[in-house]
Amino acid sequence: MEPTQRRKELLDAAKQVFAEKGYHAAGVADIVERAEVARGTFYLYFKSKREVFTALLDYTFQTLMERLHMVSMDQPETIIRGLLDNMSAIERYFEEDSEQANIIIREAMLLDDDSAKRVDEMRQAVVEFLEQLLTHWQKQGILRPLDPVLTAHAVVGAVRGIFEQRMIHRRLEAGEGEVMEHLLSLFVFGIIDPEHFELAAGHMRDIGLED
Amino acid sequence: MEPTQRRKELLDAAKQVFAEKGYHAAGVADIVERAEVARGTFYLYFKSKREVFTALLDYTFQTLMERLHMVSMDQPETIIRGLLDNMSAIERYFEEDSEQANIIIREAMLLDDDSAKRVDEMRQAVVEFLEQLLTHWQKQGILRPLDPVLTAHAVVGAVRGIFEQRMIHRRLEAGEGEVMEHLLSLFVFGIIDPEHFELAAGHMRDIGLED
DNA sequence: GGCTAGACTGACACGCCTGTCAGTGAATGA
DNA sequence: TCATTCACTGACAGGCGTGTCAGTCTAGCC
Repeated sequence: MEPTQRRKELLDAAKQVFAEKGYHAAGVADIVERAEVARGTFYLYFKSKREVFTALLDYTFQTLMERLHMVSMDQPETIIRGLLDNMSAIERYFEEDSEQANIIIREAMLLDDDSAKRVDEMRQAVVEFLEQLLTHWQKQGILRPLDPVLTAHAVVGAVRGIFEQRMIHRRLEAGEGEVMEHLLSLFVFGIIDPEHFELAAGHMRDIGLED
Repeated sequence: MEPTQRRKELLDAAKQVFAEKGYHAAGVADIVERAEVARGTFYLYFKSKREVFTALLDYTFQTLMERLHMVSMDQPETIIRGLLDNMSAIERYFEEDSEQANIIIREAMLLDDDSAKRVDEMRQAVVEFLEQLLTHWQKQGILRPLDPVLTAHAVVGAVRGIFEQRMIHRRLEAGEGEVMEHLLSLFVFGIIDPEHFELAAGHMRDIGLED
């Protein structure tokens, strides 16, 4: 078989095995068994089990980034549209790849400092983008007073949490896109009915919060 | 040395070692070295490396639960106070224990189905409590129309994300309690200044969201 | 002083898993 | 038909970490 194809087969096999058993429980034996090649063949294409995992992580991030498109910050209407599009793109990506990509990212966070750092960089990139967006809106005076960094982290945490529930536990299985739209309006408008803002604000003041 | 004390010492050593190196990289050799006992002593107190980890997970959850107190749902004023108190309690717990408890929970999520299930149960308990709270408020008509389950997951995800950033990356180091208060008002009121609600709602409508 | 119980020790056996390498087989070309 | 190349094979060595167990040490009691 031609090398490129074999390498791809090994990567595919490794992705499935890592997703099923986790990095540590998975052995090269499992990967070659799934790919239906001999042990030695694996080492023709990858230096080590660790290397095939790194290659997988690279590939996951690369594919994920390709799905995202930049959002222009100039017109508010297009920003919201753009955010939703991106969230849906991520959602579709994870959906297609079953929970595999998700599990590989989770494994990477604990594997070693190097992998953890790469996952964190990815998260940071998203956080920083949101942060810029919030700061931009803040300058235009359309936001309540809030800390852009903290808020950005909160949004990313919420989105990630919901992805995890959907991918791993098969919970929150609402219709396509619906979940992300709901989440977006949750952050934009909060949970309180505007009619009762004064009441809620009163309760908050009672316990020493000015909002 | 008396057995109870020795067991505690081994647990302490194990917690530190697991937190530093992760479950897989840590060996019984590391634990006994830190506890300054011989290899055999470890096996007098624990059947296996796995067992000491489980004991640690038990202990972490137990201590965490002890810190939480039930929040009465009857008076809105006390609910918000109660939520904040609980968030601060969790925060203080993680702060005291450095990032150790956090890392042990993260490891457990990937170790095997059993441990993962226990971590998930813990999370679910919190989600369900929030869900009840939101449903309760919804019946009183003080909430915008929203899905209590999804919202509960979003809140838990955001809180967890922010804890992670603080514990592991030492980011978001605001003053004691401030962070959680900020987060609470983020969910309660959203990010938009009420004056601009109509404008934002218009943008949302433009892309097909009724809110 | 002799004896016992119980905590503790650490060398060692065992299994598992990784990475290697000498060798096979099948194309391709001379 | 022979030679060469190249993907592939799988038995094997070496390492590493776990769990064991025969033996040591010490405190306390008769």
